[in-house]
Amino acid sequence: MAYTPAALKAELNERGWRLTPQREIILETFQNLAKGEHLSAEDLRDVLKDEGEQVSLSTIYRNLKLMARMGILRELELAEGQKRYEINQPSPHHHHHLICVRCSKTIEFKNDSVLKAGARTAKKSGYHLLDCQLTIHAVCPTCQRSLLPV
Amino acid sequence: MAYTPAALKAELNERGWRLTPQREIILETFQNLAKGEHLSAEDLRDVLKDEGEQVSLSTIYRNLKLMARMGILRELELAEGQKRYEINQPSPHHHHHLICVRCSKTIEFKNDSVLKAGARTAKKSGYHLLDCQLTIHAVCPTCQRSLLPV
DNA sequence: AATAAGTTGAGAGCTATTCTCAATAAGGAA
DNA sequence: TTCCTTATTGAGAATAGCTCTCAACTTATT
Repeated sequence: MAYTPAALKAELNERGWRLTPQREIILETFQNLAKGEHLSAEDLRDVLKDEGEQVSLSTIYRNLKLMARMGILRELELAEGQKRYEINQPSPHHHHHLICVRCSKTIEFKNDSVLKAGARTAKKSGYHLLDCQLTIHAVCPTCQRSLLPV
Repeated sequence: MAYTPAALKAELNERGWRLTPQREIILETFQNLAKGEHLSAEDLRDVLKDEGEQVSLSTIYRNLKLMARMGILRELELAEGQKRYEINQPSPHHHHHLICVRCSKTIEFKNDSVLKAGARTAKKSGYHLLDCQLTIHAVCPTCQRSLLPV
């Protein structure tokens, strides 16, 4: 089922890049994440530290970006101010996000026809698809009732 | 057709806020933007300066955020490192973005069924819809051919 | 016209992210 | 295996987009 370290190595080497312990650990960490969880760079650093794996923030930032550009991770902006990452999974697990712009409460939802429409659009323009994100910005029921401004 | 200054004033006052010349100018500027154009905070500052309207960056940042949260503007992340804004238009003009993660070349496309699916999803969860963005991250044909890494 | 409260501008401050570079290690070649 | 080239890492400095602070000013209301 899962994308293996060997597959990661093959894909890296194909482009002249290398498999390092750090990259392997990062991939594994995201694969073991509970459904619906996503990590910021600092989150990942802390998770790794808890597991006794020290990886520098520089390396984490570099590899999150790299793996997103390879299509292995998805780069999400669920709340203001920091990017979060999660494994980029194919169709039955692929999902989108509904986000409250005030409190950042996020709901995941699936919609295969949107994914298909995205893939079709990319193909039509000759683009190689990496990730397809339907992001809905809205105000959640609680914040609609709140008296706080904005 | 367009959202008028009076409508902006009404909507602001309703929430206890005020219509200022700066807010009116910002709205007008986005309404006069060519189709497919979007501005970063600094872009907007420069455009306004060229028109002889000096508005501080603080004010610009504040109002871009405010108007996005009101649903008047859409906040886009088309390239790394900075947010861009455009008018949030309804159905016949509403569109999505296909972005090359390497060179940031962006193609706009329309898909009403995606917009409808987004609206339906928000409603189902009781969220008040502000904006619905299908963002496709991909590699454009030119960058696929390029020998540059990543 | 007076008043209360929201807004602006200038610059300081913040912080997520990127950059720099010496030390290290991966992968291919011999 | 060993060597060699070159990608990668780690630590900290640097960058930059954005937010915060606060006095001065405006807006909307009475």
